[in-house]
Amino acid sequence: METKAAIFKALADPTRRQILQDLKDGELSAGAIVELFDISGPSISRHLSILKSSSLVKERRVGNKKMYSLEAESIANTLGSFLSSICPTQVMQRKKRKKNDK
Amino acid sequence: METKAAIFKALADPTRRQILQDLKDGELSAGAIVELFDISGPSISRHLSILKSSSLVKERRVGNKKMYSLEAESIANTLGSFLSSICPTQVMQRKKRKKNDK
DNA sequence: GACCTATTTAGCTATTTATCTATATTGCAC
DNA sequence: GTGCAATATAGATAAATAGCTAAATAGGTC
Repeated sequence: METKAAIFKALADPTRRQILQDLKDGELSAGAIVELFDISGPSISRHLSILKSSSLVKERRVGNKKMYSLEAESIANTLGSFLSSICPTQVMQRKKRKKNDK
Repeated sequence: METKAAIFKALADPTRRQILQDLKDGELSAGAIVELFDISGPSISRHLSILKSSSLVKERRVGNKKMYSLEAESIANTLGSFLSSICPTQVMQRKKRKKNDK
């Protein structure tokens, strides 16, 4: 699916939005995320796979586990550009900074 | 439904996102919007009612017609605050201005 | 009132979605 | 290899969704 469409569909589900919020301070394993919800493991796994395929999160393997973390730029770009296309005067995108800028 | 949830669900549909884009330069009648799509009038009417009930657009009657227009602040507030809660360093909200500021 | 236009509501159908349980896979430790 | 833990896949089901056509409503003109 086109990325923008996939992102908006992914964000339509409250569980998936909550997962993104839960990841905002750093990566979490799939199991740790499951514990934050009252939903079965397979269902969370499915949500994670949707978030991953819409490039809202990324995953890395650590031994037995899979760690999930935000793709913050992808979220910011999609929502930000949609937002500024509709209401250009109300939102401002911060300039990208070079690595060395503090 | 809670406003934030309603807004994200409303934005999940590509037709509804396109309607918002079509409204960005000013109000349009329901019929004018129908003509922009290859979708029946009743379906567009349903989309408009979803957009209205999630407070993404507002409507006013003008004689025979209903004119639809953006509620840009509502969009900006919801997407903007979600965005900055997840990736606070990447988006900046513009300060609200008083009426008289140019 | 009758008639016309614009829009919405009703009723239906096909598709998608979120959830579950049960099973399979992957990786580690032994 | 066996066994265990973590995660993913398969298959089923109930609910939600977007679309259609047909009928109803609201407003204007005559």
